Amino acid sequence: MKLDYKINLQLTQESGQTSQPSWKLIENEYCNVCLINETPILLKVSQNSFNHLEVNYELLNENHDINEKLIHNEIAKIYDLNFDLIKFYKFLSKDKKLESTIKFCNGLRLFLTQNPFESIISSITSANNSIVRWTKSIDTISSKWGKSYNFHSGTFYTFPNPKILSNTYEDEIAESEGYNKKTIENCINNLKACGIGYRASYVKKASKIFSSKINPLDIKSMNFDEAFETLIKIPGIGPKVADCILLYGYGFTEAFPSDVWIKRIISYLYFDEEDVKVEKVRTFGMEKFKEYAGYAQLYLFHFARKSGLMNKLKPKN
DNA sequence: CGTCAGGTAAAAA
DNA sequence: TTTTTACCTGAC
Repeated sequence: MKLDYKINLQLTQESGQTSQPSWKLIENEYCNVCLINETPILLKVSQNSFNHLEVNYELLNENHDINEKLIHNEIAKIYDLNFDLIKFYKFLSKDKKLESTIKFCNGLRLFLTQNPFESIISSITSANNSIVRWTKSIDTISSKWGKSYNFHSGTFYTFPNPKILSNTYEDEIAESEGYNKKTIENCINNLKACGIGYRASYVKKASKIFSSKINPLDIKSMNFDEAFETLIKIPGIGPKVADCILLYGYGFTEAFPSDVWIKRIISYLYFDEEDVKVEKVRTFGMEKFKEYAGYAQLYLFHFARKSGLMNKLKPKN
């Protein structure tokens, strides 16, 4: 199936958005299992020209009511295809400092996970961590505790639900005690063994909350401020992680996730290299970019990476 | 070997 | 209230 939209698929997939790791690349196609009307489907997305996507798919059996219209809708949601990039670029062009981001980010879109809870855990594990490490961890968590589906192209895993994750062992000590006689060295069936370090306790606590007190879908129906306030009360979620979850996990495009890099970039571009507090950067970004704040953040971050600005802004020691 | 990675929570000022 | 400090861990 061919879909006509302006997008750079590879850029979007691999830009390190915290909603999820990039999909598995198999022979030029980005592949992942999704649920459409409860039916597991393997989506296989590729791109040969800039203005359209090629979408193939696999189902487990004939017993389903999936049609291409449904798949189209799902793909549009995942890559935020109904967002008007041209209009956004007009907005960027009005600001000389933002205009140059376009040529480095042309076709970059939000990459939203189907499963908000995956984004929550993904964002928590991204804190004070490297992209390579947290994405690997999320993949490991999926393969350990997610549901597995054997498609023709291979086995794929959905992300485990909050209840399952809240019932995992936090570390090898808890696992060893749980099994009573297992030696510590043999304990790999715990959160810490997925490489998330001290964030294991955050993941466990957050999972507990989302399996009992809050349904991840509740966040979607809240307004932005209410959603933000709800999220930052959860262990492991501070302002930056909350904004990432809201933007990349739920599509609240008014969020402006502010980390050290965005702080350096904004300070450099708009405050004459003055050391501006992260909290002020957040407010500044939200007020200046409004409904485009999230996209502006994504573009500024990626622009800084690709243009060499990041190297320039990196502290000497 | 130290340092660092798209911060957060807890202690200290 | 604001500012330091410790923190898993694999890669460099």
